This record gives sequence, structure tokens and C-alpha cells, in this order.
Amino acid sequence: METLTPNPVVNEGTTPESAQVRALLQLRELILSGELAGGSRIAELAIVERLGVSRTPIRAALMRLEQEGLLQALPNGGYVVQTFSERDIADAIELRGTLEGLLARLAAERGAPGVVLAESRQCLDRIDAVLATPALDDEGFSAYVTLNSQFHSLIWEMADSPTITRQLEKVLSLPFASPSGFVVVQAHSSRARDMLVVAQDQHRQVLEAIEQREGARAEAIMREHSRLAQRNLQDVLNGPARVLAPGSMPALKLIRRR
Amino acid sequence: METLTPNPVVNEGTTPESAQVRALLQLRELILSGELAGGSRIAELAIVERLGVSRTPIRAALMRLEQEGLLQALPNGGYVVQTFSERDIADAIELRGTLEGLLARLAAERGAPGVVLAESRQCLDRIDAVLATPALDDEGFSAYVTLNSQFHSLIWEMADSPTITRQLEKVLSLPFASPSGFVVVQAHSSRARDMLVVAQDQHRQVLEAIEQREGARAEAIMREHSRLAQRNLQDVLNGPARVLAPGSMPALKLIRRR
DNA sequence: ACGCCGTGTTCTGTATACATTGTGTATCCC
DNA sequence: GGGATACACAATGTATACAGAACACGGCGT
Repeated sequence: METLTPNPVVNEGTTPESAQVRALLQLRELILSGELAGGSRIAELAIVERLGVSRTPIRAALMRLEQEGLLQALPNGGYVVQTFSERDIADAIELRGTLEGLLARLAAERGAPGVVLAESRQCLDRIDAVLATPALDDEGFSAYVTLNSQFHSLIWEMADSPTITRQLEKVLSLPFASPSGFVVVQAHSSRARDMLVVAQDQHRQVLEAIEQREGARAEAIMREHSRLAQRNLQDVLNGPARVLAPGSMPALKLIRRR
Repeated sequence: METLTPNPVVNEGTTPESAQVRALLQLRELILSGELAGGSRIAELAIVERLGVSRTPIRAALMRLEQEGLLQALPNGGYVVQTFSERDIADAIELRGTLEGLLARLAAERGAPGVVLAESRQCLDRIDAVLATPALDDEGFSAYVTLNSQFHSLIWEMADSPTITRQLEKVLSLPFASPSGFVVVQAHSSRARDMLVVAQDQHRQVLEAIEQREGARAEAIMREHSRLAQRNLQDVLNGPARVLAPGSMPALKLIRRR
């Protein structure tokens, strides 16, 4: 509006990203940060003004966010920011556990390639190393989260089922369902490290089950593993309004309290 | 191009649909019918010429088809028509069974409202009525497919979990995974009716399990129920090139044989 | 003859103008 | 005074023009 010239696009700011990815990332950030409140209606033009890109990439970003489940499409055009009940989140975690359980079972039944098994053991060894310290600092927790994600990805890889992995990734686009979603929130809780120790034991057991080709066991452990996230969720929601690191659990604002 | 006038849009042909829906439907039909061969690259302009609508709705349709899994996005723009291995389809069915099992378990654990239970029983009674005939005609099979879909939807409703149902619907967008996907193919097989009888028995059992609040049983039955589809798939693929009704199993052409 | 570089074409990404539809409000009639 | 209708505005759906990038083809050089 202020420029009729074809918009130089001098790599605005620090984002080298090539366009509609920017819109997607910024929009998601806007929603997760609560700046676009849950339940509020989203108009394309408003976002155009806000992000400074034209409607086309924004339409694409909105479509993707609807697919991710953060937005809900209105029947006659437009979107509203989705809100989530406590049960919705519990279901999302249950769903994640079920799918990962399925993948673990398939990995066990089909047999995982030795290379990936070795890599998984190595990954678990690294987690052990991180947990060796009696008191974990932020850096330790951060390292755990990274390695945890790695291990889960390795499980998916072992099942060798692109179809199911794809669906799982769609589930994980919901900000709550992630394998280490609520870990960071609990970082400064006294029981935090112990919970990670329990999780790591389940990691060991599920890997052993897969190696032993015990499909049912692998599935059961993986499901139970997801219940740790459920417990963390409960702690976060039922506990007193605790001090949260500013960006640690952003989507918390999308939870609609009864 | 041939018209500089604003395109009269005199309700072209017999499609009252309001636009990009047309593009989506036609494109999906083009892919499923094999007219756009699996593995071939899709260019927007080609589709523009073919469907006679502009690039904007076509881009939207392509995005949706990619989300559905029928198309795969190329790194530098463009799409290719996805092809599916026999294992991909088996995984999709397994995934469907797992998710429906999860929903059945949740329905049992949480308790389904009496109204829906009654409606489900009524639905099963109707299926019984359809199966009462010793020899089923096409109309009978068609009625079964409809009622079968209804019953499955009722199970989903009982679980009362929008999050999980939503994901399941995404899985079902793959043409193979549908609850009665391969039923019609087997319509003229001699064992066809018997298989429906078995399926119907599983319907009864899963409903009973839900009513009795037996979550694990409901889940197990629903999973096993999905294996009927697996068997039908095997029959279709391994059997001799059998006579298929022209439009019965269109997506068969997307299966890549080894 | 083979490889590399330059140019041309064709694609996607982006912006924007136009059409259409739905909604909200104001006015008029009952 | 209340309700219904009509008009106006705004937002989405659609079409298209423009720019940038990637790929392919051909020519030139080694």
C-alpha cells in the first residue's frame, strides 16, 4: 500500500525463508503465542496487513494450519482459531501413543535392520549419559528432549511404514501431542529427573522387545510410555499456576477451561 | 484466453458445485480413474487446460489432494501422482483398524449414550434383514455397504472424540482404507455373502462389548474386523485377473506391482 | 567427442484486480 | 414499536498478470 513498486523484498529482517513458509511460521507463532486468541475469527485481509505478504501465500498457510488442526474452517469462508478441551489433548496423546504402539509392534514383527537397532542403542546410551548427573540443568533437559525425539524417530524408521509414519506426523502437528511436549514444563519440578529415568527405562524395554520380536509387548510399552505425557499434562493443568518459562508451552493458551 | 469477457459461468454442464470443489472432485476422479497415471508429474497449467478453471482453485485442489495422500509434493514445486505398494495398502488398512479399535475401546470405557446404542442396534437389525436373503443381488450389496458405513460412523460417534475421528477420516481419504473398500469387488464371489455374515457377527460382538463396557474386547474385535479388508485385498491382488465392475475399484491402477 | 556454459522456455510463486456472496444495518411499512 | 426488506459494505472466491527460478537444449570450446 505504501509501495506501488513491485516490492523489492530485500530479505526483510532475518528470515531467509522463501515466502509462504514465512507466512505459515509467523501465523503459527501468532496463534500459539495466543496473540490470535482461541475462538477468534481470522480474516485474510487482517493477516495481509499484519504480515505484509499478499493473500495468495496467506491462503495457502491458512489451509495448512486448518489441516494441522490449529484452525477450523467456517462453512461460508473464513477460519476460527481452534480451542482445545482437556479431553481433546488427552485424546491427542492417546492417539499418539496408539500410533507409536502400532509402529513399535510392526517394527518387532517385521524385524528392524541391525543398523537402526545399533543406532537406537547408541541413542539410548547417550540419554543415559545425560541422566547420569543427579541434578539436571536446563542444558541437560534440552539435550534429553533432542535425544528423545531422535529415539522416537528411530522407532518409526524401524517399522518402515511411510503411510503410518505420515499419519503420525500429522497427529504430532498438534502442539500438545509431541513426545516431549510437556517435559520442559516440568523441568524445574523435583520429580522431573525421576520421570525421565522412568521414560528411559521404557525406552530400553521397548527396544529390547523389538529386538526380541515381541510385538505385543513393544506395543503395550509404547502405549504406556505415552501415559507419561498424560501425567505431565495433568500436573500442568491441575497444579497451581506455576512459573513457566516464557516460550516453553505456548499453546497452553489454546486450552479452554471449563 | 479465448474469452476476455468475465466468463459468464452459465452453470457449465450438470455441475451445480460452486467452484474449487469441482476442480477437487474432477482431479480426484482423473487420478483414481488412472487417466493421470501413477508416478506422472502434474503441472498446474495442464490441469487448467483440462478443467477450464484458473490456477487458483486448482492450486487449492492440488494442496488438498497432497494432504489426502494421492499426490506427493516435489521439492521444487509441482506434484507427482502417488503410487502405492501392496504393503502401503495393508498398512493403511491396519491403521484404520487400529484407530477404529481405539475408538471402540474409548466408547466402551467412556460409556456410549443410550440413544446411539439403540440406533446402532437398529442399524445392525437392518443389516440382518439385508443378509436374510440366501443369494444377494447387487442391490443387496449396495444396501450392505451403506448400512456398514452407517454402523462404523455410529461407533465413532460413541467414542465422542472429535480429535481421533478427525484423524481417522484423514486415513479414510486414502481410497483403499475404507471400511467397505473391497467389498464390492468381491460382490460376485461365491464366498461373498459368507464374508459379510462374518463381518456382521463382529459388528454384533463389538456392540455388545461396548455395551458391557469391555474396552479391550471391543478394541480387539474391531482390529480383527479390519483384517477382513486385508483378506479381500489379498483375494483381489492374488486372484486371477477377474472381471471387475468398471468403476468398482478405480484406485486399483495406483497400485504398483513389483 | 565430450563437457561446460549460456540462453531460452516453461514452470511455480506472488501480487492484485474483479466478481460474487453473505451479513449487518437502516429504513420503511404494517 | 416491531419486523421485514433492501441496500451497502466487507470478505472470500476467482482470474490473471508479472517475476523469479529451474530445467532443457544447443552451441562453443577444449
